[in-house]
Amino acid sequence: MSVLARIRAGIASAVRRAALAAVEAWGLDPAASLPEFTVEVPREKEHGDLATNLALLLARPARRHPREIAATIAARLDLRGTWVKEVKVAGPGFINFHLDEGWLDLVLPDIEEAGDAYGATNLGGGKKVQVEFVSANPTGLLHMGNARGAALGDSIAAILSFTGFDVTREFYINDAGQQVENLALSVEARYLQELGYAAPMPENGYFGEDLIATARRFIAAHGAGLAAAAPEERRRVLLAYTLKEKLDAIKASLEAFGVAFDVWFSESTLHAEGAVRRVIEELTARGHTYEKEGALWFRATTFGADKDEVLVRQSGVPTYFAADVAYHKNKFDRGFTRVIDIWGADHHGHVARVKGALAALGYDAGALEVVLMQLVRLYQGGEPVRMSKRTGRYVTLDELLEEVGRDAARYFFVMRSADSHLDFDLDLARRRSNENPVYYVQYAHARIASIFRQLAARGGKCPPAAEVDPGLLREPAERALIRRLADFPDEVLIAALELAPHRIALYAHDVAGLFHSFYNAYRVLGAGEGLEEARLVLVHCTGTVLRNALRLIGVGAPERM
RNA sequence: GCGCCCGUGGCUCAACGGAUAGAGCAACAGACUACGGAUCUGUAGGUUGGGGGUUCGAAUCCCUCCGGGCGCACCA
Repeated sequence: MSVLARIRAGIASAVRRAALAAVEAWGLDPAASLPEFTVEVPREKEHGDLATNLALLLARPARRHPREIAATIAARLDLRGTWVKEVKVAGPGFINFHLDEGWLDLVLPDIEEAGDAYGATNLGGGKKVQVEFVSANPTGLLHMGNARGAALGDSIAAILSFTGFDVTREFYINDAGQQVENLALSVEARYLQELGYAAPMPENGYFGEDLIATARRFIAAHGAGLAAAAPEERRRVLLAYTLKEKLDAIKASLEAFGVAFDVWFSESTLHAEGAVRRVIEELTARGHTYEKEGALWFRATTFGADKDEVLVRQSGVPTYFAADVAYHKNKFDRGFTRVIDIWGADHHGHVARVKGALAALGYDAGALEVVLMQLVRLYQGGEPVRMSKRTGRYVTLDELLEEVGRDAARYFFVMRSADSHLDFDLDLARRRSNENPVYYVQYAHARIASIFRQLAARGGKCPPAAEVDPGLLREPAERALIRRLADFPDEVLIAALELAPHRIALYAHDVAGLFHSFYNAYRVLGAGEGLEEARLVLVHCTGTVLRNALRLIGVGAPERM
């Protein structure tokens, strides 16, 4: 537990004891009338270091004025060993706690001891959680929506892992269904065309140049023998080759983006193993399907969805939805007790129906959490960049990485909450200036590294925290920085609870700002006997926290820029 | 028409139902002959889209209206 968390827990239990005694004295049932209360950092510094709202919450059940309740509780508090030096009842009935600033002395040793693990907690208790994200169709390259999903999903996975969950990152490969058949027909046509046959492209085919190149590569590697093969066999071989190429390209892009998956799950295996058929049968056996106009429907409306959904088409072919239900059932059957999907907001209509199907199958639909992310708008030169799949012209992840680099891209995708539309300003992301928040954070880290380079050049090294006097760090800028460093474990917890990586990005920016202020106001090297050492420890710990934060959002912490 | 998300200073966005709504950018005025000026200090800028409600307390929850985005396929 972090220093701040320990202090808060100590205060909370003191408050609880005092409140129970007070409630009992008023003749109320303590077990029933003590509400959930918070002990948290107030926004205003004048309101102390921590504050509790318990008296406000107790006003109604106790039928007393909140300030009177607060005063009663405050008078009964036993705060020995909690660092509290002053308690005040304030405002409508908050109880504010002012801490002896000596508590700050505990923070840096805590950070130093934990190192790379500073900020880590065991919220998850080893619970198996799966995060499925990107899952782009293997029919093309990754676009901006996929990229945001990749950045978001990877960060969520990292944060959950850091907070004690056993995380599996998974990519669902949509290698079945109509679009894949279209892909097969398209590449077959390109293949035959390359060999001089008059082969027409399918109506809804993939007309991009990439398939022509794929066909050429296939011919170069495997020759023209398939022209004489049975069409089904020809398409099967060409499709396998094409899918592998596409997937390899996707993997390469993601790797360049710093995203790695543990599991690549193929949709086609669900069909091949009969899992899709079985799940349809089970839904039917449980009485949740009906036939209409030759198709088999799942009665999703029973489970709160706004409409029912087709499982098996009139043609007898199961839908993507049917496969998706089988896939999600498979996730739980593999032992995940918590499943998180990162989807584009354009799929929101799907959420209630998949959850409904899981409920229909007897699973806890609440164990599936869907993070919907709003769409990305690219801006360049102040104008939105048009993205169109129809014309095949859209900005790919590879192009983005080439334009702005991995760190800026990862930071930009993650710095806004998922449910906010993301305006991605290409010019800004590329700019190496104060307008760009990525460099602001990274610059702080590079400055820290620079201090230690100079220290090393003169033969010095950073002393352990235990050997310096932390009480020397009492300038306002120093206190503010230490105070914020102490917040990191809390910030990570909030980010984990809310599946909100943007909290980490904003936190890192905040820490960088406090560091820059400190750096400009005070010398580190040459600060004087004792003080230099203490500040070195502070700077070192700041570097640790920045690195840990940046690691959670997949952004590098450079030694030099 | 129905559903989901959003609406907060000029711009882009924060804010577990908490006290006086915060940052960054842009604007304006300034800064160390020393550790990296991709930095710092300060000033100005707001009836949180409008209205109603719940609450001791609402940017946050509910209703309604307005505006924007995205869905509403036997596509995925």
